[in-house]
Amino acid sequence: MVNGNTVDQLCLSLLKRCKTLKSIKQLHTHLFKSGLDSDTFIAGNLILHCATLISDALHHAHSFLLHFSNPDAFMYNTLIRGFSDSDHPHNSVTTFIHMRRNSNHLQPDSFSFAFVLKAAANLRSFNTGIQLHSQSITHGLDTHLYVATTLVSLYAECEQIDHARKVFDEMSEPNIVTWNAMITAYLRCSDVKGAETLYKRMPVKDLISTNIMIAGYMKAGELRLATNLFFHEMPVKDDVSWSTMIVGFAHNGCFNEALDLFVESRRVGLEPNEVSLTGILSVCAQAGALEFGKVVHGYIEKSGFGSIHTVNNALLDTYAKCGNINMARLVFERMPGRKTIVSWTTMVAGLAMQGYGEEALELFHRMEESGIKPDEITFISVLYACSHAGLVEHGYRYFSMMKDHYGIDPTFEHYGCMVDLYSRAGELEKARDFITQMPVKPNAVIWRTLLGACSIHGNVDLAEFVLEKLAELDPNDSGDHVLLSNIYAVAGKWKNVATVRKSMTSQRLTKSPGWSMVEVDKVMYSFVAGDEQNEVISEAYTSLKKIMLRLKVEGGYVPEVVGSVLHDIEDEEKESAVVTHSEKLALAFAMSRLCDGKVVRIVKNLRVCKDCHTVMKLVSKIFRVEIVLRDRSRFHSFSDGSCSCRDYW
DNA sequence: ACTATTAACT
Repeated sequence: MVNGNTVDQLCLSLLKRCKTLKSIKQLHTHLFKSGLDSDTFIAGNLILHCATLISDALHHAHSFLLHFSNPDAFMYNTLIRGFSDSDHPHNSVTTFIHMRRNSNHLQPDSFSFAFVLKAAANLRSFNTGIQLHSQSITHGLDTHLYVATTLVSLYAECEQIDHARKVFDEMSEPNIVTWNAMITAYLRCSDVKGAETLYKRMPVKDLISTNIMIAGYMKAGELRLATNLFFHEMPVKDDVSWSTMIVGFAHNGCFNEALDLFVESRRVGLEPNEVSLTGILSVCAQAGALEFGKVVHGYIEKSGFGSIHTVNNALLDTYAKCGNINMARLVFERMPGRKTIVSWTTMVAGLAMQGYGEEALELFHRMEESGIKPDEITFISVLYACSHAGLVEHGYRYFSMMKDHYGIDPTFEHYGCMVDLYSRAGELEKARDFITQMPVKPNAVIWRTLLGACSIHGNVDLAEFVLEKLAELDPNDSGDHVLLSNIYAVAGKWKNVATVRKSMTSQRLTKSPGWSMVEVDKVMYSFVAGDEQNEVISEAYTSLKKIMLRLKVEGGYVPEVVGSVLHDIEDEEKESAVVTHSEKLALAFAMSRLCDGKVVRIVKNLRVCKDCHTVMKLVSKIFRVEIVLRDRSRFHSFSDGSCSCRDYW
């Protein structure tokens, strides 16, 4: 006869062998038949296994606990912990409440509070946090090391720095993790000075503390300080230090610095891991650095990281964002194992960006057929696909399907896509009616979408109406005023143009500069309209002069000034620079550097203007060159005088 | 319990 302990050990080893929900259910059936599943030790370990080791077994653990006659604190805590980092942290809170209601003899302990507070932090619910905090005081656990540390993080997430600091100050012996949490709290609340003061006062620092400071300084745009004060001064750097710097540079638009640092990290012998690889691929995707991305792809193939989902998704996104849709399709189709919702959504969005609306929708249906439920982001991509392919009816149908069939409440992003859908198709009244009938108060982005459409379709009255709305919501956006001014210019209302410009000057509104980038020999060259002279810019201008001359002689090109005058520039002196929008400079530079047969790939931060669009078409024909331009809104592929957007953008 | 990573609307 076997004793209890041996049975426990046997069950544990059987549990360990279960890697899927199916296998754990089978084991559970056996345990149930032998009555062993009512043993709290075995039941507790079953829940632990489901909650922490098997990704989709949480709900199984949940229903098991609900039917269990006398769950102990360990079982509750384990489930609360499992839910806290899941997609539904709210279930953590309900489980905590359930524990308090149904089991009078059970008292929540420090584990219960630490885990449920983590859930409240993930929910960013200040209200829930306050209530849980007060309960922890009742139980005398509010100054417990783990509970208090999580409280600091919770208040940080809710951007309540004073609450966080109060918890921190009331602790008798905060450890290094608590200090780190408190520094993170200051940085999350954008108080770099506060973080620095605390960092200096830390009794002991470890690597992580400095990594936190690097992340915070990079996010705050303090690139110099992050580099010199922390990164260069660190006696030991780990992979997190490097990755933080690399993505930090990218966040600030310093793509070459990011790419260089990745090269440097390889040079000093650091082996990339899945996080640093997704990080550098994200840099390539943002920058449109296709050639660099291909080098990273080569490394991924060699090193075996190609079997990791996140790496593959990032690779897919890189090819899509760099305009190489065929490679994106290849990565997608050859993805090992099951494609995740991220893979499908990324591919739908990638196709949509190129204007392949129908193919994007087909893919969406393939996704549904494969049994993956679309989420709110998938629908943004689907609606985006409809709007960029002019599929108005389809768009409306998917919008309804999302609400009625999938029960997803539309967010501002979805409403924005719908407004964009009607706007691009020229149905401005429908767009306006859609906005006024929204069940929530439209935000500035929604109105701005309509304003953009007014500009394209030259609707002065509606534009004035929209600007009144925008004046209430976000009066200081210079882009809106520029747009209105453009609309007046096209309509020939020069007096109004002057009025808008004058009011912009008096309000000191300056336009965010337009820039374009182009990759030559794995280096990104960026161009800003009206930028200072240097060798690269002179080269670009010289090349551009020759190009424009041929366009005028051979293509009958006439510069289109009206409507573009205020697109990239802010003052009178620069008005002459209208023919040198940054994308033209980037194109000219690339034409002078790239060998024949190569594709010119340009990335621009704003929408391309009509004149530049015309120039690109002509250049593609006269110089027999293929140009791929990614602007703020989509891809334009120019070839033999026409564009893939069919002039619909 | 604290740090780094992938998908979308202007």
